[in-house]
Amino acid sequence: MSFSLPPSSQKTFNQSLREKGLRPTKQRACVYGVILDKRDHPTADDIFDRVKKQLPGTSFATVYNCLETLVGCGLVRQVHMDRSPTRYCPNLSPHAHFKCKNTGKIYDIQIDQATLARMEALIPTGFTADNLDLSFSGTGLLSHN
Amino acid sequence: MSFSLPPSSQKTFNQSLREKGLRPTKQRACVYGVILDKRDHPTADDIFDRVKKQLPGTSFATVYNCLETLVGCGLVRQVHMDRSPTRYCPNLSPHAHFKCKNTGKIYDIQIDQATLARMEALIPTGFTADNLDLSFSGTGLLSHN
DNA sequence: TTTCGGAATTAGAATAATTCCATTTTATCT
DNA sequence: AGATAAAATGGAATTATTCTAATTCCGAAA
Repeated sequence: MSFSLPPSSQKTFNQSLREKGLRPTKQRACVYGVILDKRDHPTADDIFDRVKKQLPGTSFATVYNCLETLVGCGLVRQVHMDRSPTRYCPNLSPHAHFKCKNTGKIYDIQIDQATLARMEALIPTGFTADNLDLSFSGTGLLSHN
Repeated sequence: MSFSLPPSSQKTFNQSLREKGLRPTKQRACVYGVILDKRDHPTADDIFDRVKKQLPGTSFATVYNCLETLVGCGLVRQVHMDRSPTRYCPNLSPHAHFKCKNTGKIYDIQIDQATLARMEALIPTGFTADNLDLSFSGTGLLSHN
């Protein structure tokens, strides 16, 4: 196998999977690796292309399986912008997404604790949210394109 | 034609379309009508079913065309929850959506001005957002199901 | 009115992302 | 090593949505 995860990620990766009784396979590591490597919110398609370079013979179904697994473990988050293909990002601090209509690029926007708290406070009593998604669409500066 | 829009909506409807140089056709009125009538965030499929009752012979393509037109006029908003079919709601005040994982039901949650302002303030300078989407998923109270 | 031209509608085919399925491969546990 | 369960594979199936080409409708000009 011609790829490897950085040691620190390797550890989180192994742990998160093992906690759920799942196996840290090379395909899963590779999929996780390419998502960590280039944080450009790739689609399943993009990920498939990148994975194939390191692990030729990997099937599309496997990429989808791995992504589902990684999402289930909380290692990776799905990003949904309107109806366009699902994108993936390594799960960091709470952040929103901004999609530039001109370039299609997606930017991460950090959410500060106070704003996050206010948003969560919108949820009526009796409802329990285990997920929050905030996204913007519009145009970035030319310099950002 | 066996349907009609309430007079006040009729007016907004005609105006919004005319402003964009579009025609207030009976199919468009009907699609808008069913969305106004039952504010349960219907899918294109649901809307198609309801429209057919009033205007049999309406095609699926027309429903999609009308929806696109209505969205373009700002009369109706699309709601995207993960990858499930697009849902539609008549465009009111700024609000978030909460999707109950058990029932699949979608609830509107009002967003107060202060929180809205904070969210908008997250957008970095140089970026212009013309759209904001906030959505939660989780579980509602049993009494809400 | 009648006619003309663009807009809207229609039915069905096409597309594209994702999921499913049956089979094979792989890893783990005795 | 052999048994057993999990994961990966390739291809078919599904599904929401978009496209296309043909027809119909409507409103303005003659």
